[in-house]
Formats: sequence, C-alpha cells, structure tokens
Amino acid sequence: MTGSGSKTRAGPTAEPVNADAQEQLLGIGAAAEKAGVSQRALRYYQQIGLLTPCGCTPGGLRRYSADDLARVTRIRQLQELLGFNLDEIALVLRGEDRLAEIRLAYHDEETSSAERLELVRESLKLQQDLRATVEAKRQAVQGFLTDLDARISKLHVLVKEMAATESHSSGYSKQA
Amino acid sequence: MTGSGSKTRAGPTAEPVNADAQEQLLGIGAAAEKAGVSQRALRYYQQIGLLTPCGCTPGGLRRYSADDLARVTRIRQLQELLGFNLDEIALVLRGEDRLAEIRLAYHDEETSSAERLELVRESLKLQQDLRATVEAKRQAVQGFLTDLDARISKLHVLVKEMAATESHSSGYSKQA
DNA sequence: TGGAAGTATGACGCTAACGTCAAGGTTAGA
DNA sequence: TCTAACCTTGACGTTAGCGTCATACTTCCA
Repeated sequence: MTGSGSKTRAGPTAEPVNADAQEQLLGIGAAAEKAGVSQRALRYYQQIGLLTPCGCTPGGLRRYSADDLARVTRIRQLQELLGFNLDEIALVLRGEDRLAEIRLAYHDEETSSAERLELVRESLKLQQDLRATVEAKRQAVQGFLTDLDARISKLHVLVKEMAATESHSSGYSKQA
Repeated sequence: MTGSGSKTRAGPTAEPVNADAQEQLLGIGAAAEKAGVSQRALRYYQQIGLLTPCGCTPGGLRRYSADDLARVTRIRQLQELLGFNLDEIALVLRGEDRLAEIRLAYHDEETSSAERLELVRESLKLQQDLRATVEAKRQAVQGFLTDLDARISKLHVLVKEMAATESHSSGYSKQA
C-alpha cells in the first residue's frame, strides 16, 4: 500500500529533502479539489467504509495520501463509467485490497505457500468476474454504436441525395 | 412508424385472420411484463412525456403497440447502458422522433425541399453528437478493460510461478 | 498568542426513479 | 348480467448519494 517510489519534484524551492517520509499528505479540502469531488463525498465514502484516509492529525483532521486519491479516482470510474453503485464498488475494491494484502504477505514466512496460492487464485477469480461484467458492457456499448453508425450513414446518404435533388431542382428519390 | 409487415404466427388456433389490423395491442400488464419493466415505470414514462402509449380503450385503459415496447427497450438501454437520466433520454428520443416526422413528411408536397434538407441535417447533427458521447464511453470502458487485462495476466503469471515453486517445494520467485 | 482559515460532527434536505397502497372504474367471458 | 381480473388516478413512501446548514474544534502563522 504505502509504496515509496515517488519522484519528488526536484525543484530549487525550499522543500525538506526527505519530504518523501510524509509523502505530501493533504487535508480534506485540497484532497477533494485534486480528486474532483466534494468534501462531503469523501466523508461519505469513509462513512460507508469505501475509503479510509491514510492518517489523521492528533486533533482528528483527515489526511489523504496519493494512494487515497487514486482510490477516489477508481471509485468514480466504477461509478460513472460502469454504472456501479457504491455497494458494488465496495465489493470490487475489497477484492483489490485483498490482493494487495496477499502481495504484502507474499514473502512473509508465516504464510504457507499453499495458503498463498489459494489466496492469489481467489483474487484472480474476482478480477475475472469483474472482467466478464465489463466485457459485457463493452459489447453492449459497441452494439449500440454500430446501430448508431448505421443510422448515421443512412442519414448521410439521404442528405447527399436531397442536396443533389435540390441542386438541379427536380425529380424524386426512392428513399424515405 | 406503423410498419405492417408482421408474421402473424400461422397457428391452427383461433386467431382472427387479419389480426394485423389491430396489430396486437397490449394492456399495461402484459406490456410491462414483455418489456421487463414495472407498470409504474410505464405510467411514469408517460407522465414525464417519454412514452405515450399508441392508444386507449374507450374506457381509458392504455394500449401498447410493438413500437411502444421497442421504445421502452431503447429507454432502458440509454438508461442502464449509457447511464443517461430520463431527461437526457428525452432529448435523444425527441431527436429520433423528429427524424421520423421528417421521413413521414418526406414526400409531402407541402414541405419545401430546402426546408426538408435543413431538417434532416439537423437530426443528423443530433445523431452525431450522440455518437460522440457513446464513442467516448466506449473508449473509457475499453481502457478500463485493458487495465484489467494487464492485472489479470500478471496474476496468471504469479499463479503459475507459485504453482511451480510449490510443486518442487523450494526456491523463491522474483515477483510480488 | 490570537484569530483567520480549515475541519469535525451531527442532522436535516433534496432529487430521481420509481414502489406501494387505497379507492374506485373497465372489460372479458361464463 | 355479473364478477373476477385488470386497470385507473391520486398520494404518500423509499433509496442512493450526496448538499447544506449549524456549531464547535484545530492548525497555522504573523
């Protein structure tokens, strides 16, 4: 989760050299703006367990990491692009979280390798299910687009014909 | 609109020979079932001007034609597939209705041909706008799918490796 | 150190797209 | 003709996904 390979913009301005440690955590205002959602939405996502900000100040103010923002982006993708509701999104994200855990535990000697194998297989299946859903959607959209193109090219023909007919101002066409 | 080329199922059962005349109008119950929506939804669509059933009985009961059902299907497509709300769907459908009117008036001597040409161009533009929207959606979904495939193939590799490692029960892999 | 700017936590509001219930009217068919 | 099945029009209820206060608390910085 807390990946550390960030390219800290090597600007000449006064930035603590190892700002990497805190990795630029944002308050809810800045986070919301960067992610293009409202503060209310961020709180709501937390409320329903979709997104827990990576940290808090001692006083209890939320702090968001880049990973948190990425998660927000993913939430909106699933929501607007695929039409999932937040419950469904929760399922998908939990699957991904699971996988991340597995990756973390991958070199952990505690976990038996048979056990790990099973976990990875499980999350593979989750991703494949999601893929099937998305693929269905893709095909449906594709079909819709094909229909649309047919209509459009018919209209094109019609316009051409009409324009021609109009130009020499006579005759009938055969289409309607 | 009122296309008449229907294959009246030539069954041996008692069906009026020219049932074609009434073209099998359905009551709201049957229509809803066939279209896979609720009666309430059909009434609601009518209420907001999305779908006016093609006829009524003298007593005021709604009668739905096959075209009406097709319209319902289209509404659901736009709604569930593309995530449009009913207001947006109304716009799209009005565009299509407009086009249908134009086609009907196509051979009507009342309308000047310049006028007709303008109308067709207008509806062509509407369809092209819609196409752009749908195409954007298609690309987004496609992108999502590509991401997903990358994840999945990584997982595949991982599973294979693990299975291999497991089989001769030793060694480490380099991926996590 | 003080206050302005940002934030937390309720709690109520809101819209879309219907669901559901009640109290009657309509229609088909025995 | 009568009734069971179907339908009508209100009208209020519901759910998701936030918006919008109001009130109190935190943080930053001059």
